[in-house]
Amino acid sequence: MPELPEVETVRRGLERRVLGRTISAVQVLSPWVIRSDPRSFAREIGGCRVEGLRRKGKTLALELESGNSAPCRYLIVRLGMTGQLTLTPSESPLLPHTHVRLLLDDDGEELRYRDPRRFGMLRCSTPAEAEKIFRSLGPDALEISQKEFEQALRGRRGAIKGWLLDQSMLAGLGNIYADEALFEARIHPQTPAGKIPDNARILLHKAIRKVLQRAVNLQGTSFRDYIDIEGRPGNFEPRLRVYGREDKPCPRCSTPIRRVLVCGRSSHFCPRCQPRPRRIAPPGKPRKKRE
DNA sequence: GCAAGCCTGACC
DNA sequence: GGTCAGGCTTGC
Repeated sequence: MPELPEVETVRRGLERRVLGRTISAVQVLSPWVIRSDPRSFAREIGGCRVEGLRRKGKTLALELESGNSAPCRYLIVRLGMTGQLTLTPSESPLLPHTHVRLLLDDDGEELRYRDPRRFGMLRCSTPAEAEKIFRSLGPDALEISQKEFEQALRGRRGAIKGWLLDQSMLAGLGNIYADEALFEARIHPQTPAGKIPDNARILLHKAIRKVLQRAVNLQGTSFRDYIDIEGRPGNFEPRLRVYGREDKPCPRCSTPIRRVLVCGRSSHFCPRCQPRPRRIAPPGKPRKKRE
């Protein structure tokens, strides 16, 4: 499932292979995927050159320049759960669930958007709309500072697992890397986010960076469908320590990994390395001394 | 029937 | 505002 490392891998692939090229023709096979009228979508991005590639969290934006006086546009890409953006020879047969084709230049190659589960989307937006989308996201999980992280967690009463998945708080983590980071930091997924002790919070901030950076270096995880723009799967899956390993031994202590639902999401953790937090008395109410 | 990410809406 | 449940979709 595309989370920050997978989206970053796609971004790098596009930067290497698509930056500077021109979208010469647009074919929308499934109008719902672009959330707008296919004809105006094709008109707006057709003929544009790819001038830049931005990413924040799991959201990708292709910066497009038309070359004439028209204002620049952004093609916003959210891969959702099973979205794939691939660079494909135009004569390759269309795989099922291919929704959009963007021909590049006239050298017989195209970008194809494919998405069996249809949770993803492509959207053409103005720079202002793109800014709004980026602003609605919390800080990127690879860029947030220790201090920002602490401030963002302060006072949050919900479970840390849900907080890590909330893209308006922190952008980039999905279920896989949230579970991996919590394991790395030895924090139980149900721990109230605002009640994580200072030392554990610092560990968690470090764990997020460490897990994501390693996954980026290995081109992400291909748990089910994820592939990069050249169709290659990621290499991080063998490094997963808890995700998808229910009942298998914990890599640290051999206790069987458990899976529970937290905030409606399956959460994998080691009951021994990540003990359930004790109930802590609510702070700020010291018992009055009786005279 | 379940899982995923994300949007919407209900509830306090 | 924060928090959480429900719904979307489809391959396993």
